[in-house]
Amino acid sequence: MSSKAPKDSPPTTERGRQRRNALLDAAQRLFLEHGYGQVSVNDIVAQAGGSLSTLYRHFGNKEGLFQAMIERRSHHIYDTLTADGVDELPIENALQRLGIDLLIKVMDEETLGIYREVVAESPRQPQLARLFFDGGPGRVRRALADYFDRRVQRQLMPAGDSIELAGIFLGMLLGEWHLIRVLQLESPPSRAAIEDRVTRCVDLFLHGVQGFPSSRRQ
Amino acid sequence: MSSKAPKDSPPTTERGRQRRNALLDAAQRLFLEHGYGQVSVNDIVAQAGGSLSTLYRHFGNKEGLFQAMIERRSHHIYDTLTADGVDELPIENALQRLGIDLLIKVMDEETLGIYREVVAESPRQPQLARLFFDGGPGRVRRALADYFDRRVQRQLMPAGDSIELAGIFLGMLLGEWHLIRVLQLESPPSRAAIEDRVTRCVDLFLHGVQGFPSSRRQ
DNA sequence: AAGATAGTGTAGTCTACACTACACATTGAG
DNA sequence: CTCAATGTGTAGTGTAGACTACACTATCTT
Repeated sequence: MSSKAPKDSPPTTERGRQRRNALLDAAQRLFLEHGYGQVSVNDIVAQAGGSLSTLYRHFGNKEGLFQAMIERRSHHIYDTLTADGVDELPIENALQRLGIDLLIKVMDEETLGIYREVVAESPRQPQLARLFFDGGPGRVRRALADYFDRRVQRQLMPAGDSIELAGIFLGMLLGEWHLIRVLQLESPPSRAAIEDRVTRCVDLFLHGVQGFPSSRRQ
Repeated sequence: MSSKAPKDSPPTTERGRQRRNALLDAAQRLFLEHGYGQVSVNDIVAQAGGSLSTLYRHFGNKEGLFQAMIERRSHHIYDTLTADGVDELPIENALQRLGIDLLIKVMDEETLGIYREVVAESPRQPQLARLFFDGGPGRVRRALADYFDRRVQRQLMPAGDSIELAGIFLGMLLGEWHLIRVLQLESPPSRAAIEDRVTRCVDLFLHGVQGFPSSRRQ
């Protein structure tokens, strides 16, 4: 009958992919800066160039565009964090490296924006939650748990629920900081402050609070 | 001139306080269930009974009502958590008790709803962020840090940045769990699961990962 | 060169909703 | 008893914005 592709259509032509990406780029900029509810589809088209009809052909509706944007970004952001080649390092250094990389990413204004929007919209768009979690935080946790598992197998570490252990370590790293940055209560931490905190967390994770933190050794 | 009380007016009469509370109750139920943007002031008046004019007399506008509601709830929720009388317990038990109380509160659907709404709206309403943080999470962190300080003074614990330490411990407790519940990816944990996790966290916090977790002792 | 596929541009429809206006009722203090 | 404050109810007003319709153009394949 007619040429309808009501859902998310895979772009066939080169020009198609360009338009699609332009729309995603504009959506990303505007949604993350002003929030999903505050941005109209017309705003996005105005920013991206092109036409409203194209937007609807590609994404079906406003939610479809939003989800496509979130999925693209969650993957991209956490792609740099799969952290391989750390098996040769002592665990302190491995955790340190992963921690610093993670905190830098997570404290980044773009990442925070995605987090805010996902939290805000997930009650209405449950697929969004999965998209984000599996593409982002869940993958980091999985990667860290795998690292722990390998160490257990090499008998460098006691066995345990490695996925939970990974979650706890990641929780330590973010702790209060994440909330404070999400709510924009303080300005972003410096690189030095991040390194400092990660050191303290790694030490605490490995030795606990009763064995004096290494930052306190004189 | 006219009888204008454009901002948040202190209720003078008894009847006034009743109406005001009825509005706050309705706002709470609806905002937390459907989200700030999805609920109209007319919905709230319909739920609360009374009249639209009354709402505007009390709160000035929709945002004012929202903020009053959030402030009231943040305080109420975390009021049960100031956790005193723990100084006499061994630290394991003190942390255990506080951890369980906290996790139960934080995993509660109402608390999660407040968190979602604050995160969603704080970019547009920055006062909201402070209101929530200082009335809620910030107070818990402060209380725990004070507890650490007292222990340091009694030489039961090495000195350090107690506020950061408190933040890290709280981060361990919440870890992955909070995000998972915020995004509604899993159903609420049982009381037993909570106790289990808190035990593991306390142990890890005190002894680190290299001393086998207590849950692994046979 | 023809027809399919994708893109453009404009104009319009329909609905939702924050906020206001206004006329009237209730209450309680002095 | 009165007057000032407070609450009620209804009926707007104005605007914003998601989505559609439609007529037309550009590009690509065969």
